[in-house]
Amino acid sequence: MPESHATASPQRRTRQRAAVHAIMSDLDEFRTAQQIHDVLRGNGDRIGLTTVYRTLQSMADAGEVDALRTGDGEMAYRRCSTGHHHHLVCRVCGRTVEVTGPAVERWATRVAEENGFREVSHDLEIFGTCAEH
Amino acid sequence: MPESHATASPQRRTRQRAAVHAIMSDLDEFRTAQQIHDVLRGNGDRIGLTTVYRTLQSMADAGEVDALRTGDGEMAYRRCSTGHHHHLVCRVCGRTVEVTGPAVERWATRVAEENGFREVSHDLEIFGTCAEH
DNA sequence: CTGTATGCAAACATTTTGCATAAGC
DNA sequence: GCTTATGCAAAATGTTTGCATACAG
Repeated sequence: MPESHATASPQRRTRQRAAVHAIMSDLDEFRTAQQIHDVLRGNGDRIGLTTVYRTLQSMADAGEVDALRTGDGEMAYRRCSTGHHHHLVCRVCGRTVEVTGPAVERWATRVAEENGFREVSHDLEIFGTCAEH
Repeated sequence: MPESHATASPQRRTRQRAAVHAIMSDLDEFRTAQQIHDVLRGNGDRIGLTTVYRTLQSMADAGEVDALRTGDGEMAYRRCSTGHHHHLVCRVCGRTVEVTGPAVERWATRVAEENGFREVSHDLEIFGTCAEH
């Protein structure tokens, strides 16, 4: 029996999709769809904001990028880095430092399981004023 | 010297504000401004959505309620319990459990200071699927 | 009375959707 | 050529703001 129902999206290879993938491989920090669109436009790429939204969304669904919602309620995306970590953010200049804390991970998982929760994940952001401010 | 510059808002006592305060004292779970507005309207209270937003915001600023942003990007509010704590949220039904973790607090502060950050605060939300789902 | 709070409507910002066109396969 | 991807414009969503009016103090 030939495979009949197209399981996932065949995902056609387009210039725009390639551009978004390229940007996301380069960037280390979380960026909103709009920021990525601006960068692409700045690079001379012709691409619509809608397409950026749609592409990032499908990349997130496919697990190719991490997605989070900023304090302002905007979605931000970043290529999946190896390993789980959190962000230390300067509330004056926005500088970001990646930090890891195995103890925190374990604590979060344990406390969740003690409360009967499964498939546990967590979000942690630390805010402060960095040395230059 | 008499206090000259009105420090915080004098906060006038109105029927609407009382209604929001009353609801918030009753509710144990996070609710969005719109949900609270619906409940108030359902109760027969005449109150504008704008006022609900403004009141909840000022209550959050005053530390009288906790605010968080849902996965949908909506602000949700719930009365503050005493002490600093975090939330364990069921991603299916929204049920919330308050959890505390002194070790996490200390870790966050230490790691921030090691990186030269001062006036440190943090935000932590744990997500999972609760026992009933 | 004076000035804050309210509430409608309109503005806003972000994200999503309808639909005609362009393009991958 | 058939079908998916694109992109504009418009809709949808959640929240905020301008401003005239109501009302607390």
